[in-house]
Amino acid sequence: MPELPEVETVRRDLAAAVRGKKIVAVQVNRAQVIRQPDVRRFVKGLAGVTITGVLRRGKLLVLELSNGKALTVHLKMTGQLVYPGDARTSRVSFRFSDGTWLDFNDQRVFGEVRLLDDWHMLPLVRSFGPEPLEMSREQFAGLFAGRSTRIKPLLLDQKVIAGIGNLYAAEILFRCGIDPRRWAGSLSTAEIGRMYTATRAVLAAAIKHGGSSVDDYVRVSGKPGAYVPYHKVYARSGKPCLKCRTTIERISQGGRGTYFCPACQR
DNA sequence: AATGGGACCTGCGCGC
DNA sequence: TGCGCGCAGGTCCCAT
Repeated sequence: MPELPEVETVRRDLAAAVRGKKIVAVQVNRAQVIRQPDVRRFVKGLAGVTITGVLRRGKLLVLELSNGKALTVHLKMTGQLVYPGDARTSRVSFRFSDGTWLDFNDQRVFGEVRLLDDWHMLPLVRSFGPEPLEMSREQFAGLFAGRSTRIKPLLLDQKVIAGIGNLYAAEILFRCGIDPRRWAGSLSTAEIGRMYTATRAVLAAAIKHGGSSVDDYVRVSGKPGAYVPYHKVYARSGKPCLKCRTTIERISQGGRGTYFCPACQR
């Protein structure tokens, strides 16, 4: 499932693959992923524009265009951007002036693609909290002070901090030894400091390895990311903790699975 | 303010 | 073999 490290990997891959290319046609195989009322306007609006840059905000990809607009892509659960593609099994494909295709694939059709005049005005973007990798320790600590909710669901809340999903929330809390059931407001300054360090370390390491290929995530080349072997707790319930051999547990928080080591995480 | 549920989707693994 | 079921989860939306 694409979270910050996966989306950042795709951003970098995409910048290298398609920046400077001119879109000459769009093939819409499943109109549902175009999250705006007029699909024809989406298609016409992209003809003849060049991709000038690729940005990421939270889990959202932003392709900057030569006409000042932006093509935004949210991969949600099963979205992929693949280049070069073939437009055969994609949901939407973009054809460039050199004849190549960029495919947006999405098995579960949760993904969202938009053509926007100003991507900053997208409600999702307006609601985002700060970027975890562009934040001071003090700013990070301020996110949790006085919050009467458990720490793991809070890390997942994009309004609080943008980009962390279920997998990395689990890995971050294992790394800093904090129980996911802890009340956010009960964390000491030292614990928040450890969580800050762990957040940056886990996300940076995952980016370095091209993300985690669980479910459908692949890089733009179609190759998997290489971070799964580094997972310590995610999807490891019933298996021994890699640090202390205690059995990893799975509980449900906010309707989502939480994996943790009951001995290492306090 | 916080929480819980359903909706959106579809493939997979499970029990029978 | 085949069926129904629960599960996976990012985000939105509604109810409490």
